[in-house]
Amino acid sequence: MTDAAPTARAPRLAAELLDWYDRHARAMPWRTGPAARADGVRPDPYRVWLSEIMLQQTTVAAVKPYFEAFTARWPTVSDLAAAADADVMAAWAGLGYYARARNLLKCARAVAETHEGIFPDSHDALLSLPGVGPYTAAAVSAIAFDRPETVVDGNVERVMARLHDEHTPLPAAKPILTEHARALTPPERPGDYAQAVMDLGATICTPRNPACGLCPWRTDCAAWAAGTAPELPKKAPKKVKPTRHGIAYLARRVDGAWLLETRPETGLLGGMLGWPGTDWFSSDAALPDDAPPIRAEWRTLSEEARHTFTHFHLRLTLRVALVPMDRAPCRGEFIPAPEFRPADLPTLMRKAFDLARPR
DNA sequence: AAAGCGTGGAA
DNA sequence: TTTCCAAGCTT
Repeated sequence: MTDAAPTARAPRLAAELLDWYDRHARAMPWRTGPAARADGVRPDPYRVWLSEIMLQQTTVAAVKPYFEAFTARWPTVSDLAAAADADVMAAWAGLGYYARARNLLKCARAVAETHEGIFPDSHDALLSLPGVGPYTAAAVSAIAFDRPETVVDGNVERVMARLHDEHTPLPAAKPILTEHARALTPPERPGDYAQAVMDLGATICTPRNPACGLCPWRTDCAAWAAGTAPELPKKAPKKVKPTRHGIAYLARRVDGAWLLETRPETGLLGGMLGWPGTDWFSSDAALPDDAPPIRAEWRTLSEEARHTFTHFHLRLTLRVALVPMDRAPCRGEFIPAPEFRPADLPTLMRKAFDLARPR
């Protein structure tokens, strides 16, 4: 009977969590309300997919305004597929992980062209789309189509590690935690269940100071019994971030136009607008050679732009110049003042602009 | 398979 | 100020 007991409790745990979810589900722009759900109304797969892409490694609070803006401007996947690349990248500016925006467009165009604008409902078909990995494929299949797929995001990893008091550090523990999650996924209301586990992790079973007293799974939780919940999941130690240095050139033409360039498709801030500049080098090296994009009288600002990326800190020296009308740049192109919106820039480049703009 | 890839809020 | 972290995917 060593196997029967833990297996038999799965339906009860799922039912208890769904009951909790029915009472505590948070309203979100991409969710269908309880009343509509009771009538069998499924959420729009396009909105589910869009929200899931935006939510990758990104907080709900950060996503909300972007989700509203995207769905207002591009109400269907076919609308998005027809959008200009630069418009989508500009609309994504500030949200981060810009490969998501590039893949978002690729995916929208794939759905529009090869699926006639209809999102596939199977995990495997979804998985083949650009920017859709195991988590997102399961999430869209479960939430939009109510298929019994198991979602495993950071929340679920944490909840499962605690429920089973699993001390193996991530990412090695991932297969174990995935299997635990799969064993709990119910055949009924899998879409609600998927969102319920993630909501539990986001609001009760939080990384720090978990609210175990409010948890519907408390009496079944091995980490609660052992007192180890706050220290789980274990994670591999992080590496220290090095600091890099570089130079950015902010040229303003006398008519107010700014000299910008679109960065290469791949790599950091790929496909985004940015100020021309040098590569960024590790701090022990001297500042790179001066390489201005246009002949002008360049002045170095006293303040650097500081920014931290996922794996390094950056200190960017800013050089500014006011250039006459009849002079051609060797890099980038001038964007007329009426067309230039600082909000279209990724955050690093916007920080640089805020320091360099005339005041 | 390990590393690359953003950002802002919380502690 | 620094660290940690949030509904991961790609190469």
